[in-house]
Amino acid sequence: MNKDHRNSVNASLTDYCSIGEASKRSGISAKMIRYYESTGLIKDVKRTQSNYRYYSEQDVRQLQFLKSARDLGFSSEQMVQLVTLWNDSSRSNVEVKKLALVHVEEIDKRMLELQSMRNALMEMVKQCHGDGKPECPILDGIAKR
Amino acid sequence: MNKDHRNSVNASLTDYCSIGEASKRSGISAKMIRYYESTGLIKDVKRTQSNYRYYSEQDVRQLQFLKSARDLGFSSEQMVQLVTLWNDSSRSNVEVKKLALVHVEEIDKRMLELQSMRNALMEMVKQCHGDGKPECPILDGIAKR
DNA sequence: TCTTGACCTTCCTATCGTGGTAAGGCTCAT
DNA sequence: ATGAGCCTTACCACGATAGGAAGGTCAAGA
Repeated sequence: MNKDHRNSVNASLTDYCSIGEASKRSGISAKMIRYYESTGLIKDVKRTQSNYRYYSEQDVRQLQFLKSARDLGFSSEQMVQLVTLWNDSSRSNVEVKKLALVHVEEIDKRMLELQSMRNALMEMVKQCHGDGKPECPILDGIAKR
Repeated sequence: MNKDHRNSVNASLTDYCSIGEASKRSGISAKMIRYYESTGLIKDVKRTQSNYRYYSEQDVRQLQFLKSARDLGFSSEQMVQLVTLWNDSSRSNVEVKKLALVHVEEIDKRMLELQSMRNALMEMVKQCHGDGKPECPILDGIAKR
């Protein structure tokens, strides 16, 4: 496996890899890795002589961390804070917990919004016969606000 | 009330109003009304001699309908279909119901995503003592994917 | 009649996260 | 040496919304 050794920046530096390989290993597209770099979410990474970015094992772990945080719905701003805490060995888990709970509250808020949309929609759907006639409690329901 | 009679386009045409008044009555910002027009979601509206847009009662009702659809989470594309059905007196309520149910499914999908994020987060939060130490099952949980 | 202020117009910019594409450079295997 | 497949930067796009600048219009009040 890993036949495509072009992805290793240098055969003697097997713990460094190109952006393509870092992308595969982290699940973040190369595009997004560059974007994260441009916005400061991740630091500018080292470059080869030919200006190629290359990533250490730790860099890749950080990308994996970010992927996972993104999958959990954290915003870029929150990811900055999370990764800062992650890299700070003298952090307090109180901070982390607070961050997580703030995010849970955001999720709850979004779920409530969705739930109320769903309830309103289903209420109207229930009243709609769906018998092919033009009469439609759904359209009426939307129209009457 | 409605002291600002400048919002009526013409004193003798009280059933027509400017974009500002249409905005107030529909709850859609003037900005968005122009945007909807530019994207074709609503038709180009009539203009006064001085190039001001003016809206009939029916136009305003359509804006209210769109506001309501937007609040229910429909996308612009879905709103096009909804408003087309609304304006079609020979529509079939089957179409409308289908549209509504597709949207409900989208909502369900988003809720499931949020729910799974929430579950994962709360699982980690539960394990975090939050005692001020650096040890943190939340960060560990994110890191280990 | 003139001024004033609140409206209106168009056009441009930004957001957020992501994808695409083009033009060009680098590296490696054949 | 050639070509495949990476890499680079620099653009444009999306969807829905907001902000601002520069300039035109309108009605009220002095």
